[in-house]
Amino acid sequence: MMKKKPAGSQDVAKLAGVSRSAVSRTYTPGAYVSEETRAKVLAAAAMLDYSPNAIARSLSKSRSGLIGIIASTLDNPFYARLLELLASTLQARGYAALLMVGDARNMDELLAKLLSYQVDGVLLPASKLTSRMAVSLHRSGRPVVLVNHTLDSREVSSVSGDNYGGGRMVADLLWETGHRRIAYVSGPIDTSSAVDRGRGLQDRLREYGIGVHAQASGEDTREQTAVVVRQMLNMTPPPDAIFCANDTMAVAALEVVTLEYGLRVPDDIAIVGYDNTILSTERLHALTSVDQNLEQMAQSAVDMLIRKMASDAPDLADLSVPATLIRRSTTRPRD
Amino acid sequence: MMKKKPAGSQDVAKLAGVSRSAVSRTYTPGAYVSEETRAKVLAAAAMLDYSPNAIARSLSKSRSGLIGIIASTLDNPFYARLLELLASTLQARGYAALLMVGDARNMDELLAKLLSYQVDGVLLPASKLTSRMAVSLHRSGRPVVLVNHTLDSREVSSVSGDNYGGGRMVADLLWETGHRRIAYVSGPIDTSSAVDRGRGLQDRLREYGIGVHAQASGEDTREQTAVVVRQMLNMTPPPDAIFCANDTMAVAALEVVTLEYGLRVPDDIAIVGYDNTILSTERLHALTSVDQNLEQMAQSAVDMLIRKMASDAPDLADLSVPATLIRRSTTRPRD
DNA sequence: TTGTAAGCGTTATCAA
DNA sequence: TTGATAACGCTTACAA
Repeated sequence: MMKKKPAGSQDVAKLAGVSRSAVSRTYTPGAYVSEETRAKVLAAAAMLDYSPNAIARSLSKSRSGLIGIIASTLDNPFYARLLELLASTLQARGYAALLMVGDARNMDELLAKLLSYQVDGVLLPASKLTSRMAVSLHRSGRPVVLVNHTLDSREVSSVSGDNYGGGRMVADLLWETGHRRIAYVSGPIDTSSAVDRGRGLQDRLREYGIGVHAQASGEDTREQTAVVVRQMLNMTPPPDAIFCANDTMAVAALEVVTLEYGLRVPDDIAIVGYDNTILSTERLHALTSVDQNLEQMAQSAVDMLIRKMASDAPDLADLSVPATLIRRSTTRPRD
Repeated sequence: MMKKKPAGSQDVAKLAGVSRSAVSRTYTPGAYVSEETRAKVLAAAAMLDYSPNAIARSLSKSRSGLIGIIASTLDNPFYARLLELLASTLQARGYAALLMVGDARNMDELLAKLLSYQVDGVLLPASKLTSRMAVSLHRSGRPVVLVNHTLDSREVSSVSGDNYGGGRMVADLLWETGHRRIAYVSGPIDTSSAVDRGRGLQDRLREYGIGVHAQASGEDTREQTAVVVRQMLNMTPPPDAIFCANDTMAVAALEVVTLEYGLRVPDDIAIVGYDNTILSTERLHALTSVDQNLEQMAQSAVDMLIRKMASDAPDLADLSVPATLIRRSTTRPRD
């Protein structure tokens, strides 16, 4: 309704009978202002409904307080929750999140847009194809942290779950509950997380003296996963356990195994997912899964980014957050 | 690595041998620049890796190109997808999304932060407790559009699914497939969407000559839903169909009905959800649900907001997007 | 079509 | 502790 242009520090200064600098100082955490003038300023500000203009402040301080986040699909509940946690952690630290969602096609465009808003740093919780971008960002000197994703080149810092360790835990569980023909469905082969989980599984199984019974990759859609799982089940002998690199695929596998092949889970075959999302916690699925400790992952990522922004010493690091195996009904009990 | 301070329009102007205004104009869509100078500017810009500073531009034009979005929990896949679509639609229209996630507690704080960044408008896809905020925003003259949510007071514009119509469609389906004891589990009672769906159901059933067999509300958590559903199943007679106001609750209901009570779905009892999320499309659930046409909802919301920002005539409107019933295995076939 | 100069709302520097 | 003044990087009358 009342479309009056909002008051500026000038107006507040006038009303309070002080200078603009005084106003600015009252809103700057550790600045020299007498209690007296501060009070006057605050009173005047309240009267005029004044609040500092963050855009102008950004321009002046050449720090925007904005952190760019480029997310890809939020269809996977894991990424949705990750985004939520990243954003709220940023807020808690006094930053705001500039969100862009994108597929591989428009990445450059999105990135340019982010940079034009002078983001102080960038968080990349994307699953794939952010590599090129991450590198160019990092080279431009802008602080970047990859989340749930690492670069082979180790050129950019990252925070991920302990995917390798997670893979090993799954191997342990399946071995100990009597499985010997263990298959791995990995989703896109070009994501570091899927690769690491597979390596963990394989290495640990090898220590037990067996290999991975079968391995397949592809898109992590339900359809594609179904195709791959069918192929596995048609092998002779078929696997007696399938480890999927995320819950979405695990549910798809569960569907094929039970609905199409009439197998009993976990008696005939065990299914293990990853991420411990709402998909696995549902009682109808009761999917054994690996929890990535998302809260910690998000916090570490944000804190790492903030540290990077503070110091101009760009020390690289790949932080790994411990994972936890959550046993449910799609695997046999341990004893 | 190379941490040189980025070039400004000044630098480009100098290199190109023109004035800063010329540079500015080359980057302003409909401005008077000769092809000749434009070319010179572009060349110089490329050389210096220049791109306009959106923060400075915002300050100068007093339009930031930023749209605030306050989302609550993204645990519900519906809201995650909605956020994704809102953000990408905004991008497509040349805007960027400033995201804040929040619970009811810190709303005022979040809002203040958003406003301090001079957002041109605000999108509120939150499920609850945004009413107060929406009103105060709207009164401050800032364009606001509620998404998937309406205000009783009709003081603020909104875009929602046709919840009333969706409720009626469910009533039709259940009636036609022989159900006569139809219960409604609504989730939080204070959300307009849940209320409207319930009204639709009730009104249509009344036209058929029956009432709603039972009705319950509460938090839309899995646990709370289970409690409510158990109470309903213990009634005499129990309902022969349960309509839940979203898929999350419907899955919880399905769990109780099948796992705890051993009922067959849909023979003994039918279950209907809402939102047609990944939860309902899973083949193990195959949940009958109502699709809200999210793409259209997001687009309409963004377009409505943009229209509001353009004209200063703040005409109120509550837009409703048609819903589609998706029949799956938790309801009986229609013939 | 181009350049000059005055903002946009802050913060930072420097005297007082 | 305070106030004047110059940035910050861009847009936009206005004049040329």
